[in-house]
Amino acid sequence: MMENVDKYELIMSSSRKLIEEIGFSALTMDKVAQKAGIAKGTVYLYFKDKNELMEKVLSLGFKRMFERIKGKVEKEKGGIEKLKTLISENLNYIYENRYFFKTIFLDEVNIVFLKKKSKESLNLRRKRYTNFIGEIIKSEMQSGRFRGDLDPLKVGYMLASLIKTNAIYNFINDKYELTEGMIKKDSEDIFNLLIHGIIRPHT
Amino acid sequence: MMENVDKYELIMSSSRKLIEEIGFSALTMDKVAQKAGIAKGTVYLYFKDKNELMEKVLSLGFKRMFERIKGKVEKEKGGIEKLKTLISENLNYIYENRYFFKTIFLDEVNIVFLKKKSKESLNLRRKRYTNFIGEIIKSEMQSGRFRGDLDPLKVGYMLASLIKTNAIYNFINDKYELTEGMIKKDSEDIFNLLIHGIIRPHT
DNA sequence: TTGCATAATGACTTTAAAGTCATTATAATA
DNA sequence: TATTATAATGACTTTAAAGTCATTATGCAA
Repeated sequence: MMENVDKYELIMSSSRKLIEEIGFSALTMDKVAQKAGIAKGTVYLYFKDKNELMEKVLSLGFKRMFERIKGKVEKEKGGIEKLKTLISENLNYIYENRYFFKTIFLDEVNIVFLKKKSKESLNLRRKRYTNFIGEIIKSEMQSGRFRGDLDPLKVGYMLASLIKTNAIYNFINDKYELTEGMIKKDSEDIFNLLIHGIIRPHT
Repeated sequence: MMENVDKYELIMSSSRKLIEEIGFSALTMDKVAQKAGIAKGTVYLYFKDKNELMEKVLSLGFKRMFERIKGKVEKEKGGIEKLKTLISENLNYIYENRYFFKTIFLDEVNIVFLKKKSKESLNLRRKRYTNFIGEIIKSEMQSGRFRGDLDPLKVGYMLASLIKTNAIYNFINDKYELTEGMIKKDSEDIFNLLIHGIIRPHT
């Protein structure tokens, strides 16, 4: 099946542009074809179905990101330098491809199929929670117990994210039934990470 | 419009159970009605449309979580204690409602509409990246520069999450055009948070 | 116990998007 | 240029799920 690489690339890039412009929920095969300036049937000559097309577009996006970061990081020597590079390269990549990752990050399924108004109402709820956390952190900063060089709201947001991520990590590893002790350990880990970071305290 | 509260609650709880069992992508109004043991038309007597039903179910879930955490946290005195309580209460709530949050957390739109095989392939890609980060952290732990009491893979996962969250935070605040300096600042903030935490170093 | 209002039903209609395929266009070869 | 193979087309078919509404059931007040 001698594929016309140019048209394959055209469909891929058109899909990617559409994802950036309208997100996943509004993306249809008709729109992909229209964006690429070809007939819908042609899309199906290069991709088995919508699922395959979306998978290829997403895979490519992550593959490129990973390869670039990996390349840069492996040039660094120490672990600390590696981590620094990893973080800044990852952020750089995200912002270079900002509209793609905006969709990836924000179009979570729990809100993507909802109407604009409902989305806003849920986002407001999330914001209220992170503000709540942010206020606690802010007051600790003002009293001098926490470093004052960070945006307290952002730190609040990150703490919420750490909590969520901890749970995701367990779920992904098929840990659904946690004992009280395991939850306690996780809580302490998150707390210590947030407060003291991961560096070894010199005693 | 004297609503029959019992039936309203019945539809809400049936929807919630369905979300836990099959996720958002497979949830249909027919299934909701079937689960509740009523006719589909009845569902539309209590909820304007599917969007409204989903919004109400999600809102209730988050509202309950927020209220419980808030109640517990406000009983604590210091910021440190508040944060400790917040984290453990949040985790407790998540695990008490584990199948609900599993769907909320894992059914991200970027994979939810994909078939199982595609999901697995994308999850593998994510795993490869977090493993990559985890290995760096692990070697630092082994050499004694990082504390050794944490699961390096989980820390890697959390770092990936911090990076992602940082970007989301900016996007949510309509910051899409970041200067090089802003990205640098963000990178440093994440790095410092991860390494040193948020406590003020005593000089 | 009858009549009226409210609630519930589920077969049916609508909608929207995926996916197909007979037909047409293009390009390569003889 | 004629012949054939390959690529492209878009009107049409299928699918699936949302949403509707004429009909039926239920419960309550007179």
